[in-house]
Amino acid sequence: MLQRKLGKRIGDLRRAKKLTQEQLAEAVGCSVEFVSLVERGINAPSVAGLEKFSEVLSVEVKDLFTFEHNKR
Amino acid sequence: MLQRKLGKRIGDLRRAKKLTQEQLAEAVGCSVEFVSLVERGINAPSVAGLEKFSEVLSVEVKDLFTFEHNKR
DNA sequence: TTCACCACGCAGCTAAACTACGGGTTGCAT
DNA sequence: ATGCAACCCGTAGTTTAGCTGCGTGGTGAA
Repeated sequence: MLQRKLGKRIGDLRRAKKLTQEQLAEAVGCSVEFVSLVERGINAPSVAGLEKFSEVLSVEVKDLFTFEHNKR
Repeated sequence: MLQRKLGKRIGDLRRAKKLTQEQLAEAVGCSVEFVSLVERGINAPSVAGLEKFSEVLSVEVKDLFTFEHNKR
């Protein structure tokens, strides 16, 4: 549930930055497959990973857990 | 670095709630030793764990990553 | 002193973070 | 219509680190 939202959030931030999953993966230092798993909410990055993602996406870690309420 | 801040934050929230490490551990469903490791910044909880900690401490997950700037 | 609370090292288990390969779908160009 | 880029998704595998248990020892308060 939380993972799902987190993944969606990361995907949104990535698209906002006009990055492809492959580019994000390279910048973060992980595999493309893992980025896919994370964005789909199947896996969640470790705390160390969250830090890297936040850096690449130019946001604070807490912003990765900040969701807009009930869009749509 | 991030782990350290996270641990300090969790410790602060726990003390603010007048809880002992043992009580927090039981409420969260983990060992006392792990709570100690987390608060000292040696380990970080998984995302699922972060969720449990936040529930017990009555804050949002993002608040676990919200730090006050340069106290002291 | 005693007792509650916590730091800390060490050793171990296991879940999940993370990778690699391969096929399949969508969409958008040309 | 096809060619390609970007992504989904399953399967299977490796390795990290999340998490536990035990034991010791230190500190401060009653």
